[in-house]
Amino acid sequence: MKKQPKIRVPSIGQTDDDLAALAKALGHPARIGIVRLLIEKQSCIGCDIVQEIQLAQSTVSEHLRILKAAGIITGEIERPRVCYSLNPASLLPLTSLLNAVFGHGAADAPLPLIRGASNRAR
Amino acid sequence: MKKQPKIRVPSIGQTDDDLAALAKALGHPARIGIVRLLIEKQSCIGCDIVQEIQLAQSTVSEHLRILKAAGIITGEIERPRVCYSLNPASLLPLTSLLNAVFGHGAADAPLPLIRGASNRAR
DNA sequence: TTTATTAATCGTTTTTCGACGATGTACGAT
DNA sequence: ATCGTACATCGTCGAAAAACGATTAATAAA
Repeated sequence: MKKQPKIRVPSIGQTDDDLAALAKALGHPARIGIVRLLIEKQSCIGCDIVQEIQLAQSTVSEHLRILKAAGIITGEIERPRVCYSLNPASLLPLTSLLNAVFGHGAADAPLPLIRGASNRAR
Repeated sequence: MKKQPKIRVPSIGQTDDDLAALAKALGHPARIGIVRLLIEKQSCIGCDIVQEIQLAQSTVSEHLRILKAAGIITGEIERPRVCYSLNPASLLPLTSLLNAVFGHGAADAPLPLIRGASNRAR
């Protein structure tokens, strides 16, 4: 009834929907916990996640699914189990937005300037 | 029934709950849109937000409330209307997490290293 | 004082989430 | 072939989120 095409879409990717989806995927303590876990144990992790996050296996599986769907993590199958790892690149859009908030770069520049990474050479 | 105190709380602030709450507040297209709007029009904005975001006034008001509750924006009353602005500091925890994902700093260091801001002096 | 403007709040309805147990699947081991 | 392990998927249920219209509050302007 009130659905417009997508107003305010920035230069490259990063629609509001994209950004929101990304943030939403991080919008749960359990999922933040999983991300933290994957930061610590650099390498991937299997079912230990279920151990760490105090929730039922099916619930954790669901959270992993959500993170995977958002592209934040990847799951490599190593049969009987699955090895999860972070996919940092997926979070660049969010980083962009935050940079913009802090006054650096533009609100829609997909710049990877996290630190000492001068995009746009020179 | 399955409620532990808060496992995995990092050094300073930033519990998983805190981070999640922050991300959650950003987890909606309309709210991302509002943040973008506030980035562009540096200065604060009044009811124009309702104009930009194509949603009912009451709905937008609710989104503003959520962002305010998360500390992401502030609303200064300028009677008949209200002037909203971003509160960048509130997003530092998220920035921290992202930095950690990208391999910089620790997962729990509330460091403001967005760019050329060497925390921990060289 | 009346009217217009701008927001917040309330009540309702619909949709989406989160969590769980149970069940299913796909191996590797025995 | 049977069993055990590691996950994914399904169905359910209660809780929370999203969206609206209507109402109310608080002024500024007329």
